Amino acid sequence: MVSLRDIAVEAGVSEMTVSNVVHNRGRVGEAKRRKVMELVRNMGYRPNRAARSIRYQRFDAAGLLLSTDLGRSYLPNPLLSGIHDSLAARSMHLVLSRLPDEQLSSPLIVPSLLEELTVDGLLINYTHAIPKPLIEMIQKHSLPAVWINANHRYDCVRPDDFGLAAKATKYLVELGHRRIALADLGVGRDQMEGMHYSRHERVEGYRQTMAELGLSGRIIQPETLRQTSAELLAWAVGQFSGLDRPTATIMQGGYRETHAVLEELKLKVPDDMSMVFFGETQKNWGRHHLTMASVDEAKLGSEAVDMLIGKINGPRDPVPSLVLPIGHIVPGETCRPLS
Amino acid sequence: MVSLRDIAVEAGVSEMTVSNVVHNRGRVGEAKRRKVMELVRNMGYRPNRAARSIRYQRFDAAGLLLSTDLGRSYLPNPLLSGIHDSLAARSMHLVLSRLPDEQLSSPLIVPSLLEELTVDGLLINYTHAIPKPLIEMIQKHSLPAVWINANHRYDCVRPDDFGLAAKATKYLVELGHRRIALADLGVGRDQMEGMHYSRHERVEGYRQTMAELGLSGRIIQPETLRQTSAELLAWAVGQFSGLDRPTATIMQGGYRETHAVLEELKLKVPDDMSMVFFGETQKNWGRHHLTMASVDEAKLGSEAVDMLIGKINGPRDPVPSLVLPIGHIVPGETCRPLS
DNA sequence: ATGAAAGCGCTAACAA
DNA sequence: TTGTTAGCGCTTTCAT
Repeated sequence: MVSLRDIAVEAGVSEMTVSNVVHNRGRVGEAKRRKVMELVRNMGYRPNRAARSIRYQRFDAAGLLLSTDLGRSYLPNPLLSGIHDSLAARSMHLVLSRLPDEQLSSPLIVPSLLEELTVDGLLINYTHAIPKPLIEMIQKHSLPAVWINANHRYDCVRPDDFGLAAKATKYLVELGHRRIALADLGVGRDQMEGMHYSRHERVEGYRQTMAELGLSGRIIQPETLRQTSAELLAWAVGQFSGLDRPTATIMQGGYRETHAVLEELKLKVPDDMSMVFFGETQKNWGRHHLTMASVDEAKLGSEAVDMLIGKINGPRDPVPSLVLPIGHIVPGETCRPLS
Repeated sequence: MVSLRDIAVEAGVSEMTVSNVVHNRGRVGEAKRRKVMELVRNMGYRPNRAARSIRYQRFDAAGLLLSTDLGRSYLPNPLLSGIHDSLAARSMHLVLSRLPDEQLSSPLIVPSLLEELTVDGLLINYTHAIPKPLIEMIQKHSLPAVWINANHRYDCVRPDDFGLAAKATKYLVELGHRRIALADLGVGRDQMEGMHYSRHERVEGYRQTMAELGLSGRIIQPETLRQTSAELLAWAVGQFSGLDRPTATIMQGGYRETHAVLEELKLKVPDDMSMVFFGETQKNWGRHHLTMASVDEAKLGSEAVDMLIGKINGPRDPVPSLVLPIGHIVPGETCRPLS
């Protein structure tokens, strides 16, 4: 690999001169400048980032630590873009890391990003339970860290899931709906305890908004999933039928099951049932674009980077968490005014 | 930040001794070893990767270069996992990079991963057109690079899309189907030219397999999308109806449109129509799990890493591309035997 | 305008 | 078993 020295020797100048030319720094005579420039191009010189890191005591890089679930990490592409571009704007790199599967339970093993000095700070996107040892490790190393999608009082950046559910509810109310349900046929009520905080926040956002508007909320979620699929279906069919059946539903989960229920009841979307989806997984409901309550994940990522940069450059003390109003309704084809 | 020197001074030993202790290298007396270990823990020493990189002339990191489309990158999580874990097994890091949007057309600007020495090699995942200047830049710098999902003769790793489509076709034939179509209502025939090679490969895989089996293939794809949505629908309805209508369809694209057509014709999946999907975007067709022809992207990633490591450690000459048989049919609920 | 020296954190090679 | 030396690529400081 070509180093400054190589260019300097070839050009018959000092390393400093080459460095100055490459970075448009200092004053260099026109003749030398041209000669050096040419050699830099021809010999394919590129500055060595590791050397720079050592000098500046700075890596100009941030790490992104991912949780894993069943061996796969969750990283939405818009979030990645937001983080990457925000870092790139500061000439910083993004280093990705996750824990190999076996390590999730083992408290002793630690991601290599924490074992070595490689990055100036860490973004942590844990959609599931955050291992205690990880938190302690980070505190001990006093490595600047920002948590994404977590709900601690400090050092977190997260979307306002409560507000998002509230928006979805109000959206349906504005369309004239009154009997609005929130459905989650994918998870039993008895499993909710360990779930990600956003699930709870959304339920609360829905519940409180309904209450504020003087409407009675109904959360359609099975007590447990241990029953057979047919039993679940039969139960859910009951929930969605009758004279006072919901005319609109906010979908938290269990798309397939809900599909089956509505098919059984011959309820068409959006004619007989309006639906709003939290925009994460799929895009269509049959032939219809989804009406989504979705989060601007790119913004989430860039805000996280901003907070991290602040902690890298300034004091490393805990910073109050940020709850961002970055959720909004994206109109689609699965809702219509109640006639 | 704590360095070897800090520990050495504190312990009253040489830096080498500390280094040896930290890496279980060389022979160190038990007393000193313990003392050093304790200080390392208490003072929170972690080796500086940049310093190591300089010494070893190696970064122990690979870059992953992503293409962008409408401002977002495409990076399937399984692919990411495959790449990451394969690198981690070699104690290597993964650095992510993509071109900011404006740069896609501009030939002058280059991702910072190429402007600086930061990684030992590059994985390139360009799902769309690969910019010429990028290729030249890489060749000029003789930076080891492996292309993922591209179809050059050398230095590529890609799934066997042809074979995957063949598998999907045979799967349906084994279920008794004979009138099997391949549908792509999402893209006009006149747009196919610039499309990713895999789209063409899949069409070819389907076409040739049908021919080999003595069956007549039919590719249901509009000449152009410039017609109105209603016109397209009317045309497609014609394609899917009649006495010799397809009993099974391989879905290349245009899910929503196809949904609309089948609904119009009152054709139920899977009772009246079996469907196989290339497993990338969605997961269900209404209430049914998709039957998918999907690629083991994790394997794709790890194979790409293997190839890259080979080029980093060995000769950098071009290596014949790898076409991997990593596609398979994942049974779901959208197919059934023809009765 | 240009260059020499020193040092960032680390380790291979050698000396003691 | 332990320590010293030298040098990886770079830049800040200071001298010329």
